Amino acid sequence: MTIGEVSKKFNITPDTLRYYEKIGLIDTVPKINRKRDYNDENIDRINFIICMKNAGFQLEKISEFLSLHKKGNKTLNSRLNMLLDQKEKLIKELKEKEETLSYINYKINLYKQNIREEKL
Amino acid sequence: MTIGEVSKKFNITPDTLRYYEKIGLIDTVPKINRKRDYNDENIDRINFIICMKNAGFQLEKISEFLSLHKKGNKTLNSRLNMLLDQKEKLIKELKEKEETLSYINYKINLYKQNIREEKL
DNA sequence: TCTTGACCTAGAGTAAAGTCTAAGTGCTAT
DNA sequence: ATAGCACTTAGACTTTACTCTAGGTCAAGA
Repeated sequence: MTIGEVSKKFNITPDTLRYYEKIGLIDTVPKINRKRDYNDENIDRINFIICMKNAGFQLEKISEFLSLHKKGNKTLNSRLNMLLDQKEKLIKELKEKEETLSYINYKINLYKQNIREEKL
Repeated sequence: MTIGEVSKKFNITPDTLRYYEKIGLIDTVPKINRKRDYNDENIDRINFIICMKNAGFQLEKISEFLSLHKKGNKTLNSRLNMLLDQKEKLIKELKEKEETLSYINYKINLYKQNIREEKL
């Protein structure tokens, strides 16, 4: 897959893909005619990165996670702990977002009321 | 209230408080002996800023909102629209976070299983 | 053949939101 | 009266995650 195709598939810019490679988040992508030709392993990796990012992981944490992964099964526990940590954070964020949603809803109702009264 | 007290109350650094004032997000805070002495209005504002930030508003959007507020009732509708926009975004984010939480949970289970099998 | 379009590199620049530094002021407790 | 602590300023620096620039390569279609 060319960088353009990957870029479309995941909806991220080619610049970002090259950047991920530069910082070592994606392994060096094989090239054909000096142009990147992403293989399945590369694609899986990108998919994983995007999921982790959505989960709120910073790129450096993802990097750390992948380094542990490379070290094999002896790092299973550390990796599990990273995931459990992040899960806690996610749950906390979810709660906060929910609270904020009620706050916004409350505000919206106040505004609607004010606007109604303005019109009287 | 001194900057130190406000800082503790909201769990943000004095630097951040001064920064918000510098960029005009908080009105100039009155001073006693050249030191900031936050009044109720200041405190309310800070509270509002933090809520909006949690809702995912960028500081510039909050600034925009506050400017509209200063222009009075004729901006009620614009402000309501900003809130409605942000509500949509929040709901979208909530959904995404929920999806990611299930992904993380799935990963966690895989890891737990692997670790169990390692031990056999 | 020439141009167009996608790709390449190294490295500089950007945006958002702080965070830190250096140098100074001024109450308070010993 | 002197040390220590909280505060002050202007302005430089930091972090994260890109994003852009300039200058170059290469295959394919008109």
